[in-house]
Amino acid sequence: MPTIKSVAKLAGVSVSTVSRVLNSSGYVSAKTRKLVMDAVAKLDFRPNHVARSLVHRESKTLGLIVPDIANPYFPALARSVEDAASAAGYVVILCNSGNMEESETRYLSWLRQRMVDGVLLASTNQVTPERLGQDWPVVLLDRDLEGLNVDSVRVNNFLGAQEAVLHLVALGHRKIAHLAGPENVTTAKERVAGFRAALALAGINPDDQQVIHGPFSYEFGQAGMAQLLSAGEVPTAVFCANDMIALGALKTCRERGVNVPLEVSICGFDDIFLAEHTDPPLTTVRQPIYEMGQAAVQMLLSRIKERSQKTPSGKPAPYRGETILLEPQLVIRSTCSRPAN
Amino acid sequence: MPTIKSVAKLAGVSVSTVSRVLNSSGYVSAKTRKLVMDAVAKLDFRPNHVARSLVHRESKTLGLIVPDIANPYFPALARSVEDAASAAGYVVILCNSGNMEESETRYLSWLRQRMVDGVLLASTNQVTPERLGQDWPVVLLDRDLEGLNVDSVRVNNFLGAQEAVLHLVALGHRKIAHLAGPENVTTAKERVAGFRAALALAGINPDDQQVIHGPFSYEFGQAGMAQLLSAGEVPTAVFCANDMIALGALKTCRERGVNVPLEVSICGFDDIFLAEHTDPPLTTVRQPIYEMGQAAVQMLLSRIKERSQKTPSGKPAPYRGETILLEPQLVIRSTCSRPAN
DNA sequence: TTGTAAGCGTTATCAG
DNA sequence: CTGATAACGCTTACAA
Repeated sequence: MPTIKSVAKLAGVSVSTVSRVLNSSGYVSAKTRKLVMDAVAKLDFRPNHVARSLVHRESKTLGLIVPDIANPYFPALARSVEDAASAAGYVVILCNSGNMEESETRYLSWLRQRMVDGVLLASTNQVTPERLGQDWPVVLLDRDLEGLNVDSVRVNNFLGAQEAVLHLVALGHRKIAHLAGPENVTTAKERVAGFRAALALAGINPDDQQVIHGPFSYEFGQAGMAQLLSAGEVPTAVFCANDMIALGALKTCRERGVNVPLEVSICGFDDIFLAEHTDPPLTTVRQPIYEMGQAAVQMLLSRIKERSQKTPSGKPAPYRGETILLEPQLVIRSTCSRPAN
Repeated sequence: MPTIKSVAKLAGVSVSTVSRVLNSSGYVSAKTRKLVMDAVAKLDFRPNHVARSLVHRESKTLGLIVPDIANPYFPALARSVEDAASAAGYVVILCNSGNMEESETRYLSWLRQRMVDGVLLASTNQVTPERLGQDWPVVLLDRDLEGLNVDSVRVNNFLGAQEAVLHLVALGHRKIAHLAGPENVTTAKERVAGFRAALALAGINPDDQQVIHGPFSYEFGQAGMAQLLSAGEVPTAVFCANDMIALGALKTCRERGVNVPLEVSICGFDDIFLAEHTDPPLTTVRQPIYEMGQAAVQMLLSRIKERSQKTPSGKPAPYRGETILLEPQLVIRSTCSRPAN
């Protein structure tokens, strides 16, 4: 690998001159510039980014931690994040925590050691300020730190869930179950709240309805639906906390010969790519995934910039703790219809 | 951020001593060790990995370039790769080239500048040795460099395709179309070859069958199927080069009221997570995705090790160009049946 | 307009 | 057992 030294030697100039032309900083005569450029081309020299990072104390790298890369929601998010980051000259390190807090913490630490400039965290775990590590630019994705001053971009889960359940109610359902996400995750909690609010609005006692908590996974969808189906009173509709759960539920119905939507209506949340292609196509609440990624990156980038500018002034810039809230949208497809009777 | 210097000062020792205890290299008395450890804990010091990389000329980082993160095949692969890498103490930078050669090249260059120790390349583009850059550890995933000495781990596409088409033939189909991948990608080519071989074996002239090339995408599946359906002679079965294409084809059939499998049988390739959950569930050829990722990482890691060991001896180690070939497996579900008549 | 030298945070070689 | 000191590849005052 050629270094800046080899280029300097070949061009017959000093390393600082090479550096100058490479960064177009400072004056350098046209002829020397050409000399250097030629040497660079001849050697196919590319500046070592690691060395640069060390000097500049920034790596032009972002970290993105997701809980489950197998859930299509996250690849979609990753793509959006990468697009935005890439456009700004950043590369993103994608880390899959597999829903394990330990792994998440380890990644956080790794990223910090690698001088990553900031991280986007889509955590399924309890996020605490300590775990995030001091004054490191972090924006939370689709999660909130309840009342704490952490930046985040999220979707209005309450409204989305409420709208979905209201739709079910409007169709005539009175017996609606909820296959909810993990009990201690804000996203899931908010959806439960929306679910209950809609019910209350319709004059249905939320406490009479079944709410089963579990991970945001296909497997939970299968198991949860099975449980619902074998209970004494089978609901005529089930609102799932995300699409993966809905897919699992759909699968169980198919296996058991339960017709969707005739016997039971199913509604999801997220609108992942596949939702449109299940059979029947899934009615669900769409999250503006692409926009979320974009917004999150913008936010993170501006925090990073602020930080680097504030440094000279002295104090580490007060933490704003802004949150961008995007609106979800109900997408009506074919898994919800009037109840049979 | 605390540095090794601050630790040294706090502990009242020299930086080299701190380094020694941190890397458990060289002798250091129990008491000094404790002194240092305490300082480390107090400061919450973590060694700057970037500086380390610079010294060691290795970053303990792997790059993974995929053509399309939205195709569930790649997240699955990514997950496997990350598992393996992580177990070996490496972190992986996932790059989505979006099927664009330019973006792929840019990433390759970025990764090199970041001193990534090796890269796993799942390219949809034409891969040439020049583009890979000199002697950099690279292993190709699911792609081949036809006859060139590049390491790769792949699946036996020929056999997989052949088996699938033989299955169709056995069901009684004689009019079988192929929605093939990009014309110049080895993976796609091999599948076409398997398709043709199976036909020939069955006494059907491959040249009489329709083969339409296009990207490995859902959209192409839709469009390709539409084209097939509106042609004069509609095939009774279509073999799709991957599952995304098959999903698209399925969608077009549903939209047009064409019954699958009664009117037309559809077979995919990959066995992505969703294949099982389409309606009807997709018959497809399973690739051992997880094993591929694991094998690729092992291979890459061993190349990296070889390289670092060979350096002292002088020569850059002859390029072996090994390829690991895994076997695919036909998974029969419900999208293929006997032709109607 | 260009070169010298210090420094980014570590590790490693060599003396002591 | 421990401490200077020279790298690693690059940027950037500061001189010249």
